[in-house]
Amino acid sequence: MYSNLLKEKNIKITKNRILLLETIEKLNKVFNVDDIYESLKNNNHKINISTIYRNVNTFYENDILDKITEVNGIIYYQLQKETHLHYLICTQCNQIIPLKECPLEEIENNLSKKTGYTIESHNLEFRGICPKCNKNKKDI
Amino acid sequence: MYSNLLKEKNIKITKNRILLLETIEKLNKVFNVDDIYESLKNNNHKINISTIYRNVNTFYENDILDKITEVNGIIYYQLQKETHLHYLICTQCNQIIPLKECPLEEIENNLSKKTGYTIESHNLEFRGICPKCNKNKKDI
DNA sequence: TTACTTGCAAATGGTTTGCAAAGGG
DNA sequence: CCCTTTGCAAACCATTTGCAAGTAA
Repeated sequence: MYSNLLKEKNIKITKNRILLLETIEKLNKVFNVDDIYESLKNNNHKINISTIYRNVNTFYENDILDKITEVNGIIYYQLQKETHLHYLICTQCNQIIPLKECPLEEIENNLSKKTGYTIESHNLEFRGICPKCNKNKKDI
Repeated sequence: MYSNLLKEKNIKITKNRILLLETIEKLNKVFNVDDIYESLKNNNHKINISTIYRNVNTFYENDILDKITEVNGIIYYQLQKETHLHYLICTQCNQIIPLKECPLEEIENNLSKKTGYTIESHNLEFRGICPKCNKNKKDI
């Protein structure tokens, strides 16, 4: 029940917000605003795209979503999980798949000491060509 | 002499391109198109901003520049160096400082085996608040 | 000469915003 | 009821593009 989550965060409960969170859950992947928009359209729901933008921002500001990366001017998000993840991004089709490993905590601590930064987050992305795109390339 | 570099890469040598590369060298940091534009303006040079965009792309496509990251819809570049770098980005002022450590080659190899991806690059960013912005925050 | 580059102005496209109407508590 | 959210249309802004004139080789 997402209404509990919203109440917890002091965000007013609306049909749109519930529907948006359910859609994001169903997507079950790193997504952008257009992914939500298309998914809603396919299920015969109409939410204005600016409403989606506003709420994705609200969710982000309230730690419900993580901002994963920007690729070609498009911002990608994911439902915030307890598990800390990194990503592998195909430079051909922009498929984004999450990884498990994170050997960076120690490096992060040292970095904070050396630079005086308060480290808030880190972002590790690998870019390459996925097996499918590799195959397509050879076919050309 | 940047004309040699351009010749090497089969890019036509123009005054603008030389000037752009010199400006980038003088900047000596991770930069965006506007950084170049402002630096030129301060030195009483006029190059149209679309020319800068076009040439930054040309340099990028010819491995003269690396694309470092996108922050708030703005693309950041750096002169391609032999040394592989990662970055620390202030979430308040967007200052970007390069790091030295890269413990990721081994992880990258394993990843390639597991996923079938041809890994082309990786990108490790730490985000946090720099000492200066930390101070400003307290002053408010 | 001949193709590539440049400046200018307009278009593009993801994202944001102002405003009036609708909805939540 | 008051304040927030929503839909709509327009604005925003970094970046791209079409075109005519200029320039490198």
